[in-house]
Amino acid sequence: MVSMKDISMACGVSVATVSKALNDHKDIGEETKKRIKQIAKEMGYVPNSASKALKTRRTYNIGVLFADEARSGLTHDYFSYVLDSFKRTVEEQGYDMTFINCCKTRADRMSYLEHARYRGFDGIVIACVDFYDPEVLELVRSDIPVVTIDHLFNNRIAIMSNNVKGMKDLLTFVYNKGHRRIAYIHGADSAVTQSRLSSFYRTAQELGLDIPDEYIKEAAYRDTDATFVKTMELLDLPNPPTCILYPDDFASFGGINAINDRGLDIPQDISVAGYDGIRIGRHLEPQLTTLRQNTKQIGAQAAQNLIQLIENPKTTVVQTVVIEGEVYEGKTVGTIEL
Amino acid sequence: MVSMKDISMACGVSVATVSKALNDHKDIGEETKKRIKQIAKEMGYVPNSASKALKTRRTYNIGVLFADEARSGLTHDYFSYVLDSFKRTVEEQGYDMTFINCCKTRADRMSYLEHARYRGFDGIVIACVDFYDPEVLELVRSDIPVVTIDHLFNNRIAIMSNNVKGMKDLLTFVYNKGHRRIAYIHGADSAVTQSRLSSFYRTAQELGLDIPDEYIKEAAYRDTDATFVKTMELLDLPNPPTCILYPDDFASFGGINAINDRGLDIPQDISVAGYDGIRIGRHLEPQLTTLRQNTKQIGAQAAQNLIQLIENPKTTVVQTVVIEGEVYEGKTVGTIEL
DNA sequence: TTTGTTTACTTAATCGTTTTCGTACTTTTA
DNA sequence: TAAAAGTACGAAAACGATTAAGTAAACAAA
Repeated sequence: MVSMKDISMACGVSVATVSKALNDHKDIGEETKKRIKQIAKEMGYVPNSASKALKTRRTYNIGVLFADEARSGLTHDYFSYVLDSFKRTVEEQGYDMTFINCCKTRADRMSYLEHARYRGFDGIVIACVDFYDPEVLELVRSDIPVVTIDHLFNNRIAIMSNNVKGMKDLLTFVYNKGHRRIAYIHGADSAVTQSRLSSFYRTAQELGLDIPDEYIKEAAYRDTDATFVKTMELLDLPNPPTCILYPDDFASFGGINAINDRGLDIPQDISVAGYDGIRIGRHLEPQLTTLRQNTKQIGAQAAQNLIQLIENPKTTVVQTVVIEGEVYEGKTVGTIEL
Repeated sequence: MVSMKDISMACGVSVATVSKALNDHKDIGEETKKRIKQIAKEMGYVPNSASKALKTRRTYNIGVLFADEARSGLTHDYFSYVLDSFKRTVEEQGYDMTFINCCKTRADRMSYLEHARYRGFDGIVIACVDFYDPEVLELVRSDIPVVTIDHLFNNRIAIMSNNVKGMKDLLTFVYNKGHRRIAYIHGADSAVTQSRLSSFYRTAQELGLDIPDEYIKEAAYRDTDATFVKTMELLDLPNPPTCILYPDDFASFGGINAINDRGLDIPQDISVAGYDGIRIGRHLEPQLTTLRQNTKQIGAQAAQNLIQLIENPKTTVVQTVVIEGEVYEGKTVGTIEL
């Protein structure tokens, strides 16, 4: 590999001059700069990030921690969109993205924080993980700039989708379609679930809805088997709901299957709505009614805020950025004449 | 950050001794080693990858080039599974994964190869890209260890799913169900498409099937609108097919919608099959019949072969590894009484 | 006893950059 | 015309590790 030393020899100047010329320092003559850049290009010079990082303590590399309990990681149909958007944004700003090794089986493995220090990440984004993992906590409490997605830590920047407003909008939408007997199969216990569930109850109250306890069920996120079972239970109720809300789009398909198995028609006989707005939902029939998350903005915002924090640690205000989703009307929620 | 120098001072030995002790060289006394490791741990020492890379010319970092024309990148429902499996495997072996910046809009951007040199990747995996991009070619032809997925370059390791056998198995499966009028909407022109298409024709011939030209259509991968239109055309034929094969699972849903819109029932009136075996296909009703790719093995194999090549460049044999998929029977291909 | 062999370290160079400080020369200012 | 300022570059140290070569002490062999 051609290094600055090679260029310096070819140009008959010192290495220091080459470095300064390539970095456009003002104390190098215009002529010299031009010549050095020219020769560097001709020789196919590429800087060495390791060496640069060693001196400057900046890697222009961002660590990504992305691995939920279910180990879905990259295949998660909601978070993969967020990550994709994050990637585009950091790359536009000249940063790279490296995954924090989350393989926990190696004997000589490093903790998340150790790994981050080892690689010298300028900043870290955390999403889709077990936020109660001690290693995650250690990472968040370190002095490395961190942004979390969909989880709020004390005194750290977080990008959150607005689950309160999302659920409110979704429930209100369903209500406005004339539904009054509305069931909600919520996800497993988590901050996200709690936001949505309490928003569900509050909105129901505001709308004057009566939600019997048997209308509220739990099923793990993305678990179609669980939603299938719970949906059956709801359908078996003496006074079944006219609409069922699901933890997420993917899980809703389990419920839809249960409904179809009973010979019921969506949305004629019963309505359903998901949450997230994953791509496939718009390409099936009937199109899934859902609360569509703005994954593009969530990812981009996380990237922007993280880079801001990295580059201006003093002046960046630690805040929670809330991203609004919107109801995607679809065709799975029908109108009920009152 | 605590460095080897700090440890050497705390232990009263030289930096060299610390380095050798931590790396378990044989010329350091057992007692000393133990003491140094102990102190290093107590002081919270973490090695510095940049410095290490500078000396050893090994980064233990693998570059990932992953960005197709459609810019689906991480959200691709087939490749994201492959990538996930790749990630697990390299992480188990102590390697990290960094994306090669594929943002082409920055003025001062590097080419893929320059970026790879800049970061000093030990090896590179390429998938899901435009393989005719000159920058991709430049990268493949460089001296950096490379493994490609689903594309074969001259004298480079490739992991390929067996499209010939896959299509043969799928078509044979459909044939054995009694179908004789089988249409195939294939993907846009690519090596993958050509393998499948020629395998389709050859298998049809072997089975003694007559495939009229109007049964063969083209639609871009993952394009549900295109498959919707092409399916309508097929249904409008005077002698329509009894079964339609699609470019991929995702695209097949466009066709399924067209069929449903015509009031036809799957698989009573007409059968369909996809390709890939994406997760959602197994969670919808009727379950999609498809050729299920072994994404886990493709990713793992790519990782294994790449690491093999990195660590034993001389003795590693350059080969094409072919991974078999299997027919997932599903419920969208019905039986036809002959 | 002398020589040779181990053992257990240390010295010092090096990887490719950046950056502070210095220096020689030129230009401006009083 | 002498001092001050500015310009363009170089020398050298440093970042945090690795490693070849050297050395001193302990031990074994002749």
